[in-house]
Amino acid sequence: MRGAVVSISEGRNGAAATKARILDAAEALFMEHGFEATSLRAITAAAGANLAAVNYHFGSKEELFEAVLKRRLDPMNQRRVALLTQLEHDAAGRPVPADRVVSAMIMPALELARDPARGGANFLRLLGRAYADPAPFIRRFLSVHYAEMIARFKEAFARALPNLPRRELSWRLHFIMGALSYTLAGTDALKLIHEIAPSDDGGNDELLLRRLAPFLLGGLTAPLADLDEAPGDLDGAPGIPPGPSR
Amino acid sequence: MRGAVVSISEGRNGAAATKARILDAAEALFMEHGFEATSLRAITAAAGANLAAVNYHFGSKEELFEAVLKRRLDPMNQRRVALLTQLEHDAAGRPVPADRVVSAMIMPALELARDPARGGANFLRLLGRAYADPAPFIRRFLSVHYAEMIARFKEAFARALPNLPRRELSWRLHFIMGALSYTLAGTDALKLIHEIAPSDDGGNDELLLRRLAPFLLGGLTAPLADLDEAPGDLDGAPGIPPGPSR
DNA sequence: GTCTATACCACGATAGAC
DNA sequence: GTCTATCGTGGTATAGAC
Repeated sequence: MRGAVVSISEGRNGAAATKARILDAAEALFMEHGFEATSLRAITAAAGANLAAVNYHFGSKEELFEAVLKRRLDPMNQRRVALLTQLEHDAAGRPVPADRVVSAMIMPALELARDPARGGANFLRLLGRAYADPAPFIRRFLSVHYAEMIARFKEAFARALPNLPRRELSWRLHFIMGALSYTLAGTDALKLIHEIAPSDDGGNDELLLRRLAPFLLGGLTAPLADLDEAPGDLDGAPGIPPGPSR
Repeated sequence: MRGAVVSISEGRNGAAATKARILDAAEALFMEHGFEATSLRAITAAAGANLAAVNYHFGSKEELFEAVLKRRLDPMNQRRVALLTQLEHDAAGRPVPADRVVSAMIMPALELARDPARGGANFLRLLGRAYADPAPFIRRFLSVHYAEMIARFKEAFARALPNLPRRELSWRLHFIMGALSYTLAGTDALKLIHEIAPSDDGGNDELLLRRLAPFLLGGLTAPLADLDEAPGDLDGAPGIPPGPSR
């Protein structure tokens, strides 16, 4: 955050330094314990700042959390959109294949996961958890900061998959973001359910995202469900018959 | 809990009634606000009980939360396993098709979503959120209460998809549970990102799960990723090829 | 402008009276 | 089995020092 030249608005001691230290300490502690379980007293102690400094610089614990998310999330989503724009430019007016679009969504997350200086995989876990958090302020924040990226990718997918009804596409994008978020948020304890040993690929987020890409693509391009089938008769009816509807 | 006959251990006033009222009130409030954001004072006030009653009957707020989850989750997972057992019996030794296995996972959730008396869709949302919660006690609880069901379904999927390497299957089951949990946990605010109007299918959890089924099946049966090593070598391959990660 | 000390109320938990 | 009182900790607000 601080370059070689100290901002004019900063005091002799580097006023913004306190704000930056709080941000870094908050990020580390939020990643480790989550939002609710992290106290402002722990954050300010780790940052070597006074308790009231959080309220002065950020306004509240909630706004501090938003600042922590915003610092990494906005650049990542901008990178996603930039990658997609590049793909569309290379395609010269023709639709970008769906697998390339999926890659453009995943790659920036992959890059972030590999960069410890920007929080690395731990930040993605924090982000994934936030995506399922019921707190209204978090939901509002994510709506705003994801909306543009999602809208952009929905257009790209719509062109790549012209036979997929628009509403179905909306749902499947919803499922994709869910699988992506939960995978990133996944904890070792949950992986234990699936008997994935940490000594295997558990700690390798790159392999994780590489495995996730074909899964998401397969789901996105799956045959449509027959929504007119009567539910509940599992014993007699075919489970999920393929074939187009609507 | 209470049948026509009052338990001997209950007092004249129905001692267990207080416990049951707390459980119901806690479920409703946890569903609405989540675990951390719900106070014991709010729960006991809604249940017409004293604050200390929670600690007496359940031991702690955490154990109360586990009791709320356990009451609905265990029967649902038992129903899943029972459905799968029935399918395997009908198949008479032959592998159950993957789409049927997916149905057996989803149907009990569907039934629960349609039953307001058991919490309905709101309980599934609570469950979905818990699946991504970083709190250690929640992770431990879910590991225990999901393990048997997951192991059982992993076996079924392994037989239905013999060409899918075991480790890949583990990962894809992980993705499936993520997409399922997140979808169930999805809030109206997050759906707004995807421009899914409540007047459409937003409020219809049945249609939601029926749309989810083909998505999960498509992901599960998707072609393998190119991980720069032969898929057959994945079992016991020592090296982790690309990227600096951990 | 930046930072500190301090007070305030709500929270989860628990000991002890009834 | 239930209740009151109380403890330590949480987020927040503010007056005032530098």
